Amino acid sequence: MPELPEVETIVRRLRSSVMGRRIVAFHSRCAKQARPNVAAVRRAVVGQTIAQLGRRGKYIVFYLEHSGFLLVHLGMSGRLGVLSNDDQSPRHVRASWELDDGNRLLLSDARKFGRIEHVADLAAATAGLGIEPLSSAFTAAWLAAELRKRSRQLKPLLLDQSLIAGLGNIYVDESLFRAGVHPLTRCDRLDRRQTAALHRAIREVLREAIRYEGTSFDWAYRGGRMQARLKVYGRAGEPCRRCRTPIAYLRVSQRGTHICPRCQPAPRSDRTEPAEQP
DNA sequence: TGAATTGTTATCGT
DNA sequence: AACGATAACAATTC
Repeated sequence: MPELPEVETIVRRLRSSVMGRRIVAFHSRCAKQARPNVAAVRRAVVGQTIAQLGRRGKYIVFYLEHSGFLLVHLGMSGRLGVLSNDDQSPRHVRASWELDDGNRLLLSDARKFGRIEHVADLAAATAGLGIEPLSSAFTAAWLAAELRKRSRQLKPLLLDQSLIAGLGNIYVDESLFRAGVHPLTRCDRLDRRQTAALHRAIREVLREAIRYEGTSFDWAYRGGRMQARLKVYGRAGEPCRRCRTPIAYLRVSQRGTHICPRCQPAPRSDRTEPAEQP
């Protein structure tokens, strides 16, 4: 389940081996994963040089020298890596890019939730994505203003890619814990102190996760060391690292959610959830 | 066996 | 009408 820190790590690892390389061939046997379709992607990328590799939210962005951009979204099980000629091919390869140095870039993706898309206009294609949480535009004042505009529960709001791009289930839970805020809190009910704490927590958690090259949880993403530093995610029943209270597991908008019931007290019940009417 | 996972889309209610 | 909540869906592993 690659989120912003995992995608950033992949981009950094990949950069040196794909930048300046020309794409010699493109193959995909998974028609539904390529947009607008496999043939269009092949036409657009074959013969092109990769000028730069970047990230926007959870998207990996290939800056093609003469024909727009290739966006790769890893979904929840996608892995992108360069294979040397003599390496063994991973399982579930859905797409491959043959490079002019003889190496191959592979997308392996067991669950096929990943997407490959060629676009002419990067700004237009990513217009639906919200702010980059590590950019200087993401300030406590900005967050406070956005939280005031709405009334949703905090967790689904933070997962909404159209407000903040790149947060997923792991780092939302971690951010809320570090801010000491309950995921069911209505977003317009945070006071100034809590908003500042949340803003700070999001940036600190993402920065730390990038420093430790992301969270390796299962076969879907390997190589990270952040899992050892997580405070709540995946720690249901284990003692809180701050107060020893067992970490609780609940479900918030269909997502598994981890909290410390003591460090993240439940919001006052008035108007937090829709009142139960008989 | 079912729970878990992301993002998109549809639908319903307020 | 706009917003928010909810469910379904894609597919596979453990």
